[in-house]
Amino acid sequence: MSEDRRLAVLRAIVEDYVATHEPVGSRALVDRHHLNVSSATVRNDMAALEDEGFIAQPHTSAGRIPTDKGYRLFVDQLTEVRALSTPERRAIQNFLEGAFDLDEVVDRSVRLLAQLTRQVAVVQYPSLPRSSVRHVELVSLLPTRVMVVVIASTGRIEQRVVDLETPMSEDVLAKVRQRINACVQGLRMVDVADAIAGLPAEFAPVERSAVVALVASLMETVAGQREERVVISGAANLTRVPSDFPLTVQPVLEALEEHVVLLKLLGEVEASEQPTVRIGAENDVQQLSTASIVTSSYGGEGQAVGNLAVVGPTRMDYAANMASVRAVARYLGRMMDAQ
Amino acid sequence: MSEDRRLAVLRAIVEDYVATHEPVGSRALVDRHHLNVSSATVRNDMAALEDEGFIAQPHTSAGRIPTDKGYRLFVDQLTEVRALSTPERRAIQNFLEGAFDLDEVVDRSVRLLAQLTRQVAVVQYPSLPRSSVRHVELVSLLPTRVMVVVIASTGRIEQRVVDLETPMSEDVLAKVRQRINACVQGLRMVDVADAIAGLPAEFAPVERSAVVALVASLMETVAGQREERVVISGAANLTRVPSDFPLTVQPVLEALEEHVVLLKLLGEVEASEQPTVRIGAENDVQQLSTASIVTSSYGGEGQAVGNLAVVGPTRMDYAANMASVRAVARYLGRMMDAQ
DNA sequence: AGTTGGCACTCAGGGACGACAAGTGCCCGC
DNA sequence: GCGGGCACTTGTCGTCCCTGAGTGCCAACT
Repeated sequence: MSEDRRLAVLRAIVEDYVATHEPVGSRALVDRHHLNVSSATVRNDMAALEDEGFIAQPHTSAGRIPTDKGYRLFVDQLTEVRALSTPERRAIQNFLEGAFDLDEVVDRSVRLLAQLTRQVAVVQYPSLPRSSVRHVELVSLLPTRVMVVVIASTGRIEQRVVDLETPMSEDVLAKVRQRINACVQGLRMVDVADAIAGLPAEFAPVERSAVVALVASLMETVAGQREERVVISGAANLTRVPSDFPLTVQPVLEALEEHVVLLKLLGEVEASEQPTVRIGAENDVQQLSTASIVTSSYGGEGQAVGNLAVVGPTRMDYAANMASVRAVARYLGRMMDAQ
Repeated sequence: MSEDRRLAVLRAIVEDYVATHEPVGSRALVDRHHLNVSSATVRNDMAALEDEGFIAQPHTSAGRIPTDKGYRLFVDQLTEVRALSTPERRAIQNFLEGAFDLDEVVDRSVRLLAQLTRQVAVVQYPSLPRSSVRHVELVSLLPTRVMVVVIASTGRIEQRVVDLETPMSEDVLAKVRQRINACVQGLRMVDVADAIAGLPAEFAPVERSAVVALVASLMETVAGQREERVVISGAANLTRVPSDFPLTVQPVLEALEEHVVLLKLLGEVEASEQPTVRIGAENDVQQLSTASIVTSSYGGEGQAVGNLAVVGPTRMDYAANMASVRAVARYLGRMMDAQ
């Protein structure tokens, strides 16, 4: 009994099941794939694969479907990610290039990914702590109220309103603005706090408390604990899956609406060129135990600034989805550089 | 045959059907509501209501369900929108008050609305053309590339990158910035274009083309044709509806993902204190012909700056949803003022 | 040893059928 | 105009049976 053929059988089962969404039997297998053996032989292989836990039968006398473990083996066998066709690549490029600002880039990316994969797509905004400062602006709203605006190198903008104990004149504000920018422009966000810690000391005591408030607010902003943002698209694709999955669509949708959960999912990926796949229960988010997730990070110049993902039923087309995820991640990284 | 009682019967049918999601029969009606008549009498009323098109039977010998026309009459009878309970109001206030910036206010509002109504909620960002300018910032990225940032009175921030034909020094940029702000601060967005049209003339001919580009970009930004943004929440609620609705959930989800469609829906409301209801086919978006929409506008000081809505099956609790929509719209308007 | 044809067995899915119950429409007396 | 009564309609539910796909296993073949 050849080990190679067993793997071929598993692969065939996964492919057929993904295509038809129906349990696949030994007969159908030999018909559709030209394994040069009889159905009886395939049945023996299948029995072995079932013993090892790679496939299962929904009921006796039905065909086999892959288990999570089976998908895992299948995915691990996919050594190289298939490249997208040139028309596909061109479509991606055209689609993303018309974008004006970051919001639009992210929005288009997530829609594109959902469309390419016909699954639910998730894209995280460039993480603030992982990017650098382009400009800091202080806008006076009232004498005692200032809006702190941070523009990141990725094009992302964060704002925050600070109430001051003592009013601050436009002149002083301009000076603070000038000093802050001199200190932090081009710095990575994580280094900002150190760079501006000494600033208040430069100012006269009467102004100091206000400057401290501004500096503190800026530090909070760049720390950006709660500033991670994600967008999702393609939820409608969840409803297109046939038959039984509808029952499981609700927990998935619920999980997707919890941005905390999403960020956790995305955050678990270590930065990597290659897309990562998590299958069914491999996900430690319980609500997603019937779903698989293909994630990748993106970023300019090898530096990851964010992650993106595709979420779908475990019976998804892993090869195609991995290719799409990788392609969109690359283009998105390129856009970050370009900005 | 009393007209009043017929209306009472219709109301009872709507209420029961919304509560149970099952066709309601004459017997059940007299049991659950104390109409002081017999089931036979109710049957006569029902026959009349059916003749007039307010209710229908899914099949002979089943109970009645309201038609779109029936819901319409029912909603029109709801003279006053029920007020929310004080604990509910307090919950809303607490929930919205912790928000730091506009993104967070909008995000929390839409989640809150979805949670209150257990439907899909949609909130439009404050419309740019309908708000006024707080501050314009010009950030030099390269000598020939400037980022134009507009901060609106609602807290909304729009940005846009402009490439200049001729490089511009920091000094000139500062002067342009100063002049622009002097002209437009506090102005309504729609009036901005006129106010800055004459600006380039103030500058030396060598600088003029660059100033023109900046001014043009600013005009485009405030015109904000494509800058309307919406967020949605509670898509998972669509999957919770029982039985047959799942079949119609896909088109609804798809429509909701098309922000163009959503904006059209939201845009059709004329600004009004009272929530507006559109039922089933009253919607001219075909995909939403099985859905009802409760919309309202919001804004500070009586000036509408945006809209929000709840989308759900026609068999929704109109009274409760109208109350929630109105409440959230009010709080949101208040937040706009406060910012 | 590995492969193959053959065969008995299992079981989900799909009609057919009948009992049931909810609900209606209608007539007639009040 | 209201209400009791009754015949009629029809969807739902459970039962039964049949069919077909698919399996596991065994004996024979290479």
